[in-house]
Amino acid sequence: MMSDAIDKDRCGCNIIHEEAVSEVEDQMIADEHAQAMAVFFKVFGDATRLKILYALNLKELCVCDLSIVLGMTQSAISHQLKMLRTNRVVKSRKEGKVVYYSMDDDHIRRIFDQGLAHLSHLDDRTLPKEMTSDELTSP
Amino acid sequence: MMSDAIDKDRCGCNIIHEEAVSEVEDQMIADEHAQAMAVFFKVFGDATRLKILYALNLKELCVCDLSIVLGMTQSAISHQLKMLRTNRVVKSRKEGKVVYYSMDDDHIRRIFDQGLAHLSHLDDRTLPKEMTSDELTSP
DNA sequence: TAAACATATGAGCAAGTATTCATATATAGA
DNA sequence: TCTATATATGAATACTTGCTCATATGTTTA
Repeated sequence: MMSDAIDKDRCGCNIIHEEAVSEVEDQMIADEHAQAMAVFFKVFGDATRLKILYALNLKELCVCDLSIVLGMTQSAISHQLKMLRTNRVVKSRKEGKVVYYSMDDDHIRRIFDQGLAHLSHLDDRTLPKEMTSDELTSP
Repeated sequence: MMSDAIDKDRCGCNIIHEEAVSEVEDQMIADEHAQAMAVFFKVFGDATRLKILYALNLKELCVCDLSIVLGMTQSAISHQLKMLRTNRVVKSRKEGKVVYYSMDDDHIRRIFDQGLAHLSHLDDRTLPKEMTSDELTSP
């Protein structure tokens, strides 16, 4: 077929490793799947959301509690909680006026823990060396 | 101390569960750590980068190969590769004019695989039900 | 029913980000 | 050395996103 020529035009360079390229093309991830996966990781790609998750991982908390713990407005927290709820990362439980939030499932928790583990993995790489897994919490 | 009052002003609501709040505050993750973790996850929070990683997870490829596989301009790919290199997710190897990229380490691969695993976990949740882990690659 | 309170939400803004375009750098070969 | 090729990069742009402010919704209690 002529897709190679089209692709060549599109990227402005020649195919160097045709075999490798077609092999990878055959096994390539579908666009929608890459998108879905990006959406998922994006949830964890924000410090505020991570702090909310970290807190909820310790204890079930209401919106007000969270805004105090994070030192942020109730509105900011509420917006982020909506995002986390939409992505099924946290669940909520209403009791009168108060809405309690907690982690949705253990699967999420596992990925979150991997992120934490990565912090200690970084040690002598991107982070200053005095950061270790033993000192993950603030003084 | 009066930090509670300050916090109350800041968030515009009363402390409902003082005990829970102070307990979580004590164990709370440090700001810099949350930031570092967010930066890390953000790397995976983009479909283009995920596709690059997916491809490199299959095979070492040069920039040109990648731009053909993804159907994107060489410049776009190169910018993203720089980002991935900066974050130590991929490494590069120069051979003449050609620069070959590959995954940096297995630790990264593990987290990436967890993201893939999450796709099948989604099944009857966020994704349409006809998506299963058996069909992760495009036709 | 009215007031108080907890939470949710829409609009707007500022900051961040992915891509494009033009161009620079580096290397190989004529 | 001159040209072609592979990659890198800076600036500009369109788009996304996190927060604020004002306000709405829903629930309890006086």
